[in-house]
Amino acid sequence: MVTSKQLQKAHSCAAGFVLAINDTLNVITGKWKLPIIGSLIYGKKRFKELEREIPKITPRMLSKELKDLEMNGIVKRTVYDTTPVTVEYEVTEAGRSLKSVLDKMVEWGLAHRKQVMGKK
Amino acid sequence: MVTSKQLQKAHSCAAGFVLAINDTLNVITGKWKLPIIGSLIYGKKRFKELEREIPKITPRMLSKELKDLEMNGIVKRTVYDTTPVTVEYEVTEAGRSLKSVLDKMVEWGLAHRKQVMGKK
DNA sequence: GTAACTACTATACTATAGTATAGTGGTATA
DNA sequence: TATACCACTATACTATAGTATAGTAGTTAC
Repeated sequence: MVTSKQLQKAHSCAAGFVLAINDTLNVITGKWKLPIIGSLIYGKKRFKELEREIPKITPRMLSKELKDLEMNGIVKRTVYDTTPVTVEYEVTEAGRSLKSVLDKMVEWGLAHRKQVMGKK
Repeated sequence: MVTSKQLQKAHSCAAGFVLAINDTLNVITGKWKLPIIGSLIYGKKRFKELEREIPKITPRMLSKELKDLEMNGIVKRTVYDTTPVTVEYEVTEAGRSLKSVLDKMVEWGLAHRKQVMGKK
């Protein structure tokens, strides 16, 4: 038998899970987050290199998404005092730790793609 | 040394990963998807029960998100030929298989919440 | 007959996400 | 001096996601 206290506990627990999941989702949702992470996984890159490597991205979106990723500790931005300035982006340890999450998502996505109807 | 062929392979591979990850993301993104799944995990529910259980959701959004989830094979809708009709929603096996993905996301979210700045 | 319940749908709106296009300030090269 | 590269920013727009509010068709209870 399920008591109302148990249900309450289950619900507040589920709510906490939802918060934690949303923290994770906020980090990787955004049309260009995964392509950027994917591109930086192979090594440090400069702004223009990313712009050239990621087809169709605009500098505005690249800048915005990099800022989000930096704010969330996924990417580190380093400015070198050269002339002209060089700016390099690289994934952090926290960024690399996303791999286990992404791996699970790849796994599930591949296994269930047939059933999944993309939002056309 | 990294050849251009290897890079090409790595890139097309990464692109495939991005597609698979997006398939997974499409299933769980949407403001009310997780609360709905979370609510149904504890057992079948009727439309009105979900509406009462999920604070602030409107029938329009509940209906839309349930349709998305049904389309993606996460939730099953059953109509019982009673008078008046009874409609029940439940998570499918595919829905339950999301658990391993969600668990990883909870884990990462909890571990990195400090660094993550919610989009205020 | 009227009030209330179920399972929604319709219409109109606001807010957020993403795009298109142009421009800035500094530097280097021809 | 004129052109081009780097690392962006500004402005204005479109598209998608989500909200607010009301209403529908069928049924049951008073």
